[in-house]
Amino acid sequence: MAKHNNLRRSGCPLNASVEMLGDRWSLLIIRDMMLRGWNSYKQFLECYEGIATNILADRLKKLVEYGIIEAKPDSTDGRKLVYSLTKKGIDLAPVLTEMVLWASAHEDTGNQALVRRMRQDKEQFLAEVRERWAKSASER
Amino acid sequence: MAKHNNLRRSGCPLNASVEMLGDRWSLLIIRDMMLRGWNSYKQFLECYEGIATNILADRLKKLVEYGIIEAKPDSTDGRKLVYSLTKKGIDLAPVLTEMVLWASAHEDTGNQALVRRMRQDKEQFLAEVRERWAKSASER
DNA sequence: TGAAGTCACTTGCAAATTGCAAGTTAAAAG
DNA sequence: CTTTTAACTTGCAATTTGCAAGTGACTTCA
Repeated sequence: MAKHNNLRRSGCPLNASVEMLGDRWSLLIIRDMMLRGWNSYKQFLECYEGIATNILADRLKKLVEYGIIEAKPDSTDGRKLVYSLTKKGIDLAPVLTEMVLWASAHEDTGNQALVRRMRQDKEQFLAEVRERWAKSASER
Repeated sequence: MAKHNNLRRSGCPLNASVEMLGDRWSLLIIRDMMLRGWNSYKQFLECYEGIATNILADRLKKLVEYGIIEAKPDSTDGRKLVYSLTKKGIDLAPVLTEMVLWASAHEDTGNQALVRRMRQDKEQFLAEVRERWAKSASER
């Protein structure tokens, strides 16, 4: 249980989420880790929306501070850092899922294959995401 | 189905959500409407987190543009505007719920009464929110 | 082994956004 | 009428963002 409460605008849990995730990039980084399996700075820089390198560095730092992701040096390449979602990070799967379902229901968006899977069986989809994460976590 | 696609960074539905809601205030305004039944500029200004008046005006304008809320003149007081959630707006209930549950599971937050209700029976909670909205919509 | 990448960042700076305080305008209340 | 109130708008300083151009510690390849 992180206690950044003293710095927070209020104790409301929604406000806590908004203060950690309420910007234009954090959730997209988490998406790329959760759904595409990306795990390096270089990969994140290639995200379709085009994040700037200084913003990426800042968001990664903050996500680590919040305990949502963690960074470990690559065992075979000394230059590389391998980023991964923590339990707290993978627990964002339902949030991302609801955001995707909401937007796809009300806006004209792409990636209908993903949306169809989520809509058809939300719990099944979440189980798969968690399973994949547990598997990759055991490899670390 | 709104089509702001031409202006969007990508067609990803998560990105669409982030572009509409990814800031430090929009979801808090929606929370105050959805859970506290607030509906006027003056009430929103009183939100515990302390939104600035110009930011509030800007966010309300954008939320109207996105079709998430709408504004109607008050029938008995010509100064007043009554804001309300549209269908698209009330459909954010699952998103807010998951964000509240995530933060309360991983951070030290308040409003445990709300959290307990959400945790105990999520679908029941959502049904109540929708019911209340449908009722207030029929009064308009 | 030494030159040429690569990876994960920093730095500098202009532009946009935010936050605070102080108006403004139209309508309602006293 | 005069004063309040509701919903904004304006001005301005401070913070944040976005782009371009480094930097320094590895790794790769001739």
